Amino acid sequence: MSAEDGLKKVISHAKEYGFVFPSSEIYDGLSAAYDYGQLGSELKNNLKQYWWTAMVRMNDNIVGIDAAIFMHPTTWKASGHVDAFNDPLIDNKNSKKRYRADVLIEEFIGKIESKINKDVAKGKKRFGDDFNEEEFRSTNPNVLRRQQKIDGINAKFKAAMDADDLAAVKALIEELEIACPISGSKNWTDVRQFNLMFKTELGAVSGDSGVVYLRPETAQGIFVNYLNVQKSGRMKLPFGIAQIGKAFRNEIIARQFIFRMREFEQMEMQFFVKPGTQEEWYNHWKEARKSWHASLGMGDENYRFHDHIKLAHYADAACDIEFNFPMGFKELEGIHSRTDFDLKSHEEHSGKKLRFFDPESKESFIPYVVETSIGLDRLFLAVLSNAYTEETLDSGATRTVLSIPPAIAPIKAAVLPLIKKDGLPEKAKEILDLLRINHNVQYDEKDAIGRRYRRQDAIGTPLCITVDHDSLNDNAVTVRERDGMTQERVAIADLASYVDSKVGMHTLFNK
RNA sequence: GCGGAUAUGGUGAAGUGGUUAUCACCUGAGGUUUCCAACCUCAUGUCGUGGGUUCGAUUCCCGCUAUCCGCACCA
Repeated sequence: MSAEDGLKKVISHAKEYGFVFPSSEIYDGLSAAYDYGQLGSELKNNLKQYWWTAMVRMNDNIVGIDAAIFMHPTTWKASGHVDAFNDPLIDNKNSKKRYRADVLIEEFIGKIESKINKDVAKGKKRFGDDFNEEEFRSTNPNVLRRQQKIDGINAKFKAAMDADDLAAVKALIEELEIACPISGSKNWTDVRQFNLMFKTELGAVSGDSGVVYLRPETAQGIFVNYLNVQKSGRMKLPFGIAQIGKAFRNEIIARQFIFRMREFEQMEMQFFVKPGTQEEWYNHWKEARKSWHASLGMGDENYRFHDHIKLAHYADAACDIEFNFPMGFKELEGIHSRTDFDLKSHEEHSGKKLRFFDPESKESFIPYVVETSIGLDRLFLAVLSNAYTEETLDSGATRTVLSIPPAIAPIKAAVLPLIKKDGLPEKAKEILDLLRINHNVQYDEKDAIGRRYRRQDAIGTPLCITVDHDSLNDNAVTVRERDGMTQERVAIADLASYVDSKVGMHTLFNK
């Protein structure tokens, strides 16, 4: 199966069986937005539960929170998001290069300024010690003409930016005949404002004072609650705060199914440590996260670990865990040593002390942070695309099966009466009630048994429990396993614990 | 965002400037049934959207929307 076909098939399959639908499809969809269907939401919930269990429940010193998506606007000044992503951008159609419009204009001004400086240098050379630079600048006609031009450009640019008039910015670039340094052409696209963050308004009445952003990362919800959690939970360093939640980024281009969406869900954990120990903890979490992924059994060869050479402004070490998606190896999870950048910045902006007092050394300091951040939607896509298999059986027949790790499969078991009479459906429904307390199970009596097996294969159900005529006498059923299609006779009395031993979440922790 | 391509039932495909648009799988109802997509009967459901050309457009042209591929973007 080629890579392209692979993703296409996964997308079709996901839609056909109720995992993922294009968002608001009856209105032609919305670009790069997708909805999780009846099976998709089950799978997604299971992934969340496995992550939360592994991070929060299995670690004494990690607790979870659920912070609001709306946050005080100053949060994003402190995090650097406001300044870093608020630029007017323009593309050159020939070279395909993207520039900041303000930078292009500034560079143009810079060229004029360098001409002025050349004139000044010439004057200096000519007049020697008698040269009065100030006088020269205020009287030389060439310099004055150039300075006037600069002032004119600046005034126009400022007026355009203040009025949010991006068309005027483009007009200015065209008027100045600014050319692309690479292609040399003046063939520009329109100027567009690039805002990473979605803006919305708090309060029913619109106005500047009520502008808030949809969070572009969940991490800041953790940082602003650092002190609350530390105090109320009596937490001692090192400790972690975990969170699962939606985040929003106005990506210029979002693509590749659910891999890059403008609305997505993150599972993040920020681990607060004593300064100087961050490297040790960074390595600890790198290993811990690797083995978490390995426990899902999706094949070690499908993972790659990529250390960042070039680091973001806040980090002193970073690595990606990449997965072999149908479109190639792509980032699935990031582990970053974020230093004290975030807490320090919040301390400055809020004026609140965000420190930890160490009773042993009797000193107080801003903790360092090691972050683990995984994209839930990407994890979902990893599981789904890895699970999708088309196989040809010995009989020559084909089947499509989702080999989802059993513990996170949307439906854990199907209960099937071999035929829908002779009291078999009644017996099957008794078994269904027995199992449904602990697991998501499904009943199906329509069509031949083989067809029902295939139907369950297609949605990744690990176990099929078949009730036959013997079951009425011997109180046992046939359990058929998804991947190997092997069968086993199990007493109904043992069934609940049997099923749990095969598909319970705990099975992932024994690996 | 640029360039290229595509858009026909739930899925995958065929087809046409002119009567009621075709097929497979899926789905639903009934029958049959004795462990891997069996069979029979019946049924539901499709030309993305808005314009234009035309006597007539699902088909040709343009815009929009969405998707795919490449490039670019992704602290």
